[in-house]
Amino acid sequence: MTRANEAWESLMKAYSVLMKQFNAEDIWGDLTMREYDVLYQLSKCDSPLRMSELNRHVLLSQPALSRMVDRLVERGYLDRCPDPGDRRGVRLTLTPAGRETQRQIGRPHARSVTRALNVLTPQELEQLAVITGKLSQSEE
Amino acid sequence: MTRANEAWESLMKAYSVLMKQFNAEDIWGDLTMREYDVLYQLSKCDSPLRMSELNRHVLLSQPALSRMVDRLVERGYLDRCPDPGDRRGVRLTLTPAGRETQRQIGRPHARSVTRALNVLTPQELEQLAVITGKLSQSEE
DNA sequence: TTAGAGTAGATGCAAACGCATTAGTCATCA
DNA sequence: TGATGACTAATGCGTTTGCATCTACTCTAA
Repeated sequence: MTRANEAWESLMKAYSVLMKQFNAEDIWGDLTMREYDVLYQLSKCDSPLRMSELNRHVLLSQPALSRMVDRLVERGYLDRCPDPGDRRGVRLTLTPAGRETQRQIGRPHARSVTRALNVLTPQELEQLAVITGKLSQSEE
Repeated sequence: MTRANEAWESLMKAYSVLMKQFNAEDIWGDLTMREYDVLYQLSKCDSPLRMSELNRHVLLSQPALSRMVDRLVERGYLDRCPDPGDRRGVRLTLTPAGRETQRQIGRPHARSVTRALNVLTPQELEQLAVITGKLSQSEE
C-alpha cells in the first residue's frame, strides 16, 4: 500500500469521524447537514449562483440538488429566478429567512469545528489547508 | 473565520472533489462506492467483523448498513453468521467472491487514488496522513 | 433470580437519492 | 436560416436512506 493510499484512507476516516460527530450535535433544527451545506455555499457568494455552479460545490447528483432546491424554495429559504442572460439556467439566492437560518446554525457549528480541530497545532492547521487545497485544485 | 474553519472547509472540498472524480471512473461494476467501502473495510480484517464495529468505519446509519449488508449477503459477497459469544450480534465475513470482487475493483481504484494524490510531495503525503490521523483519534 | 437498564441488529415507513431520460435553450457552422 | 451537438435544469421511476421503533439478548445489582 502506497503512502498516497494511506493518506487518502486517513483523510476519509477523519472526514467520516468528524461528520458523524457534527451530525450528532443538536444544532441543525429542521435542516439536514446537506441542506445546511447548500445554504452555507450560497451564503458565501453575494451574487446569485447558478444551479450547475452550486452543484460543483456540493456532493450531490444534479437531480438530487434540483429537488433539494425545490424543497428549500418551498420552505422559504431560497429564491429561484430565471437567469435573464441564459434562459436555460436559474439564479439562486438566499432569502432573508434563509440567511438568518444559516447564521443561526452556522455559529454553533463553527464553534464545533473549531473545537474538533483544536487538537492540531497552528502549523498543522496551515499545512492541512494548503495540502487539501492542492488536492481540490488538481481536477483534470 | 478561524484557521480551523478554513482548514475544515478545505478538507471537505478536497473530499468532495476527489469523491466525485473517483465516482466518475468506470471501475465500479455493479457496486456503488458505499458498497465497495463495506467490502474494503471487511477485506482489511481477517477476523469476522461485528455489525456495530463495521458501522464505526462507514458513514451510514445503522439501519442503512443493516440493509446494505442484507443486499450484499443476498448477492453473494458477504456471509452473515450469528456470533456464538453474543447471540444478539452477527459476524460478517467476505465470501471468496466478495474478496475477489473487492480486489478487482480495488486495484484500479488504488491506482486512481495514487494518481490523484501525486500532486503532493512525499512530505505532504506524510503530513496529511499524520494530521488526519490526529483528527480521527480525537473522538470525545 | 430477577427487575431494569443497556446494547445489537432488524423492520415500518416516509423522505431523499441516483440513473436515465426529457424539454428547452444556446452556439456553431454549413 | 436551419440542422446538429452541447448544455442546463426538471421529471419518471425504482432503490436506498434515515428516523423511530421493535425484538431479542446481555449485564448489573438488589
